[in-house]
Amino acid sequence: MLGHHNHHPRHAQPRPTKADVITEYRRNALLHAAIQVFGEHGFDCATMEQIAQRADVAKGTTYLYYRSKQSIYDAALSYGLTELDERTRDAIDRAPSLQDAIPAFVTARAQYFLEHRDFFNMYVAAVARQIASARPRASEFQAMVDRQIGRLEQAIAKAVARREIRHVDPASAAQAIFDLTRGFAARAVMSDRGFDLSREVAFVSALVWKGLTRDKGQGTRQKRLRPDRGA
Amino acid sequence: MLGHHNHHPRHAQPRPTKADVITEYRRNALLHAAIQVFGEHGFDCATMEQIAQRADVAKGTTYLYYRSKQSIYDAALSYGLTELDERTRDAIDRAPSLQDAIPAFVTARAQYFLEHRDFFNMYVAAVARQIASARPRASEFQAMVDRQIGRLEQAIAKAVARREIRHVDPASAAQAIFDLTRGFAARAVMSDRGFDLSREVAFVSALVWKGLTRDKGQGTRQKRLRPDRGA
Amino acid sequence: MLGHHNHHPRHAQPRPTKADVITEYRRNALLHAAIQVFGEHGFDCATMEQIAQRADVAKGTTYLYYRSKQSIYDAALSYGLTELDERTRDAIDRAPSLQDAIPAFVTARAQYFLEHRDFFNMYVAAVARQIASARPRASEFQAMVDRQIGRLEQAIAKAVARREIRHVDPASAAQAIFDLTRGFAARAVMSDRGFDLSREVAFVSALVWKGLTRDKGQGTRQKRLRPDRGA
Amino acid sequence: MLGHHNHHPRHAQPRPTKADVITEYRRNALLHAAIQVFGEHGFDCATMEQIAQRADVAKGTTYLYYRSKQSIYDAALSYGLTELDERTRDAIDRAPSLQDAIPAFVTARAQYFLEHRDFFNMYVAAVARQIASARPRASEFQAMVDRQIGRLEQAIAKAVARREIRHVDPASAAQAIFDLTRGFAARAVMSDRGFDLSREVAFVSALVWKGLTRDKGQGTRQKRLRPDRGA
DNA sequence: CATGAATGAGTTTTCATTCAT
DNA sequence: AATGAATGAAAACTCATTCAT
Repeated sequence: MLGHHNHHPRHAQPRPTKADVITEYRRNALLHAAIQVFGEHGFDCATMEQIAQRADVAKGTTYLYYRSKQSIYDAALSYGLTELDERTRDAIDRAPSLQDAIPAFVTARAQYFLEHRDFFNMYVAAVARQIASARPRASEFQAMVDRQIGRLEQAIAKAVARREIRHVDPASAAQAIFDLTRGFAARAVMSDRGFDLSREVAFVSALVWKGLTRDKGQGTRQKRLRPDRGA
Repeated sequence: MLGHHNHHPRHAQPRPTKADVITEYRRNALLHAAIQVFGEHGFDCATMEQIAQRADVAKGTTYLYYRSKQSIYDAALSYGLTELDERTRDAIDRAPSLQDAIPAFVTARAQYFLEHRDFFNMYVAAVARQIASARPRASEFQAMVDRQIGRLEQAIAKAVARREIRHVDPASAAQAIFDLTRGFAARAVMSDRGFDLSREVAFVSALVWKGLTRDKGQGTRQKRLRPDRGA
Repeated sequence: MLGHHNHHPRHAQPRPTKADVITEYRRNALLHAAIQVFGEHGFDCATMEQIAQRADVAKGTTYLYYRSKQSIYDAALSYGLTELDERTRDAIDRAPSLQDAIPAFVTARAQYFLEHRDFFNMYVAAVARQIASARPRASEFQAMVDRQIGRLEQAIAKAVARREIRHVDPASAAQAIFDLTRGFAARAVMSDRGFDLSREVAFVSALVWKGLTRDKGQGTRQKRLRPDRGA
Repeated sequence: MLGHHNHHPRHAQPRPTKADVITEYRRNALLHAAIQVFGEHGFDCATMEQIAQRADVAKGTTYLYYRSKQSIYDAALSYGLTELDERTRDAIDRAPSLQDAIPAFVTARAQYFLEHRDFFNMYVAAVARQIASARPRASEFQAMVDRQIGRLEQAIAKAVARREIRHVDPASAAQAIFDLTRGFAARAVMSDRGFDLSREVAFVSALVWKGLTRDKGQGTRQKRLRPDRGA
């Protein structure tokens, strides 16, 4: 149910009509209102009335843009996940090495969560739901999450292949970094200001990096050998 | 709001009357029923009717033992947290070193979660709620969680002090291990059978341990020096 | 409330303008769309949206031609009733005798209902409504129905007067034939194909005709022969 | 969905408990409230609130006794149909001959409808629905109706067999009497007092009886005498 | 004239909580 | 103490009608 919000599938619309613009504006306003309300109250406690008010429309209007409460929830979650995925992808793609990719990954995601706290609330609630659903995997949500973990996993697999790090199971390592990032982001979001993001990123990254390096006594030395990495 | 619902103050109760026994039995049955139902459906979707049925009492009876839905939820969560804390404490207390404490901590908690999946569902949902509550810390739930992290933190602080590991912020390190454990447990719970617990424990423990060791080229060597630790 | 929705008073309209033609076209399209939709779903379940779609106009356009849902319903019902009345009148007027008029009446109406099933659905629902309205008579719908029964009633009265049939209350007899026709038509409409219309018309007509003919010596005599029957 | 209202299927309940009595009382009160409200407003316009008020309970209470609006509607319709069927059966069973059965049938049913006008309203609305549903037969409602027509049909078949009446299709004849009865009852119900029931029963019965009697030489012969009528 | 987006009143249904028995 | 019938507040969703474009 996630994704796919083409209310008006137009063949190849050359330029959007004014009506399209308004429609898009409303859909967007409702989407962001939904993220706020679902983020604050959770799926069950959120009401369509609240979402409508936050988007400055009447209750019934909501149903002109989204079929149901579930449908607007799915759209909201999917929207955030997609944005998050883009940041994740960029962070990893731009990093020349895994040693750079790890802090980039952690920072990008934590940053996104900090900028979109309501979405983060939805996100952790969705994770909790997913766990409770008991069905091992299978949801569209899980698929999106897996894709994002997959990006890290590939980076790790490559690093293992080129002997940048020791031989580990890329999936497990990616999961671990993912878990650390989530917990880390949670504290960042909850600490509301008194949180030194870069310091914590450095700690987590160092912890993981040390944990992954090959046992030759060098450890972070590789890093020193490649002083151009940020350029 | 968590815990502490002693209907019958037991300050100096010499021996429990039969009524007390029945009362205790009922409270307990309701508690476990609540854990199941809240774990399966979440707070909002769970109904008092379901809990009552699962505990083999009438709906109204529930209110003789717990003031409200919220109150039985709090009691259920608190109960599980207390049991979990005992296991956590035991695991850490019995470990002679931090290197042993880490896998012990991870294993003990994952084990508990696997044995009490419904509670784990409640737990992750409570974490999500806590994050969404936005109020930085302050709940009884958060206090319980912090206490458990605190046990690990102390162990780490000691290890730092005795130079068993490198100089890290014990709080951050404890949080990291905590986060890894939660994610790890989630996958264990969701994988329903095809999950090699000891293998994953070994991976996570090794990752963290390597990440925490002092930079002398030894790393896991300490481990090799103490081949008797599991005995 | 039925009928008569001339938006454009046509008191002395010399020749219809193009606008008038379009207007008439739209009114007509909406009318027939309404008959379909009301026939399929009933007044309460039919939606203006459905009617508009079936007439290939936008929802709001509907209100340019009919004041309200009730008003388009009234117009639709009235339209069908008027057509039906014309057929009824023709059937009776062309029949040289009552013996011919009865099957002509039955056939004409059943035929119309079979050709306009959606209208028939509206019609029986209107009858049901009329009954439920409890106010004895008085609606425009009832008036139209009465007019059609009246045609038959007059034919019967004449037949009585000219001693074509026995002396019966023309109103009661007309009602009876009317009721038979309705039930008969209902079965025809519901039987969807496997219904031998002429055979059933013959049966009903014969039944009624025999029931109305003057006694040639028997008929109710049987009754007189059995004076104990009520005991 | 019609019928079957055993909320508390007890094995062979020796005597009803007080709770059972109350339950039965409530179910009954709701049932009759439903008949009134559905009869007055029809299924779609009736509200559960109205039914609850008429039964002197709160809205939610209704759902303790009936699962849904549809379910209480079905129960109400079924209840009336069953009572009506009993009367119908008794009327026919007690009549020594078809000549007696016909007025007995007509009277019994009209009588029931007059005593239960709200049910009659539901009944005619259900007939209208059945017609509109288009599916030829198949509902539980239609089955109940068919059963009642069937009683008359059997009586007619027997009368034909014993040559009490002429050779007619019993099904068609039964349908005809049924249709007459319905129309007849409708006028009785609508005429609210100024309706001479026995006079109208006599008329309808005589009409049908004459229509069914065996020819003594004339009857359809008249028809044969005028072979030019269709020209 | 035509449109269709926007509105909000109104309906069914659920369920925590109370209370008479 | 235990029961479960009764309550009524709350929420998702529909749709006739209006009106700005």
